[in-house]
Amino acid sequence: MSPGSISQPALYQEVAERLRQRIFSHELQPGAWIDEQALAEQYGISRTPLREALKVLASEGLVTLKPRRGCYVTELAERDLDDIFPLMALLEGRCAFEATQKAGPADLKRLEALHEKLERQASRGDINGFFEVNHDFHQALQELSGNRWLKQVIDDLRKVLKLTRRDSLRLEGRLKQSLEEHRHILAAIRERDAASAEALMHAHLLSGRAALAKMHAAKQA
Amino acid sequence: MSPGSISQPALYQEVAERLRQRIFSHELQPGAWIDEQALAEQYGISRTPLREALKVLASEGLVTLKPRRGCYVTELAERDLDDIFPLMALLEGRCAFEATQKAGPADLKRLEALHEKLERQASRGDINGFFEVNHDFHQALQELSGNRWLKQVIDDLRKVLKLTRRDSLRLEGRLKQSLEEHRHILAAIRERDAASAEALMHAHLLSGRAALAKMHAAKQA
DNA sequence: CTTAATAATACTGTATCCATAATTATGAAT
DNA sequence: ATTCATAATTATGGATACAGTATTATTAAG
Repeated sequence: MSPGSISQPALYQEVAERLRQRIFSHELQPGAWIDEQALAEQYGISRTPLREALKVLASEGLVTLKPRRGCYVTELAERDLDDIFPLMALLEGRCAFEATQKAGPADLKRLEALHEKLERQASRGDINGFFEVNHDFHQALQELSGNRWLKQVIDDLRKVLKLTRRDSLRLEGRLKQSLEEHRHILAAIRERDAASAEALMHAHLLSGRAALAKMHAAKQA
Repeated sequence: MSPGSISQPALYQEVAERLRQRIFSHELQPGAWIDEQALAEQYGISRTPLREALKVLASEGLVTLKPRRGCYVTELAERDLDDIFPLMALLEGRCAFEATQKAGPADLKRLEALHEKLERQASRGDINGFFEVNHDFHQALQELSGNRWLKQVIDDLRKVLKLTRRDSLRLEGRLKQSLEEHRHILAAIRERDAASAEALMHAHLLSGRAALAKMHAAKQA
């Protein structure tokens, strides 16, 4: 999975990362064709490392390789979201469970600090900031769970989810609601109630899916 | 576009599949160095598609790419197995739950048939046959679950598990025990008891881990 | 004016070649 | 004899070149 521990990353990895960012920022939109020559020229590299990077992104599910027809940014259907969110709910729920059991006093303090930050971003109405800190909080729980493979799987799925626009937080009241859910999750962890933490995290993810669905419905109308 | 003739898979995909088989069969052992030139020559191809195939295998976790130092078959530590099996237990448990709810009469019949086959392989003492049919049974449940992403994640993790030798079934009584567990799982599905199916499948996976650990302990001594 | 056939173009897939970094081998010095 | 330095070899990473196929454009026929 993560091969490069110390030595400098290979070029194809750097390219893969740059492409990921462009996909996440929707500069490269779902369904868009990826022009190998143009990108290689743009980056000042040859097609070889670029194509290797695309292979990596393909097995991450971010792009779709159609043999002899080129490479396209993956498009997620509503169906995919209906599959992925419950799966994430299951996995992140387990994370919360494990993390609650394994968190020491120092870990708890760190989580509290992260949540404080989240509160501040929310009161400031900084959507992007909130999104980032939210990510950090979930990441922290994954690390606390102590299961590297669990973390890996969640990270992979989260990358795929980033193919969709992340503006569900802009939905009226969603940010407030998300914050509230986080408060409860943290409270459960604080009280070492692993089962509750798991259930609350599970619900938190499904709640996120519901918000996204609501936006989608609104856009359709 | 004619529906019959699908575009032929690219060379790097074929190579990736051949390498997977060689890794799963342990012809390429964990920790072994992969000689690009030798393999390319052996397959009668250039290094380019071979290297692309290795990138794919690397993001599947089957090989580890050390920049400027080559490619090695991934070695799993006991720690990894301790991480992966509980995760698989969670995921396959969920699969069993969903599958139980969604299985129609025809699906049930198919599962029964698969289990029959499993019983036959067991009574015949055909370890490899048992292993294959066992795989088919789990695969059938994944498809019944109707969640493509859940199936995908399980498939990916199962590939990684295949890095370890699969001879835990050779452990005294393990085959019998595994068969017994399957009987109970199928019974729960037959009775549409999704919760039980989930719990039994969960236990089944952990039981598999225990058998592997027992073998490892025996080897150490 | 539409449609089919054919030619031109462009892009993907593969091979070959080159540069650079790493490993091994060789030799000298303590 | 052992160790360190340096040279030679080898393998990886990247660039370039080439072949084959899909797509588009063009032209001719109905």
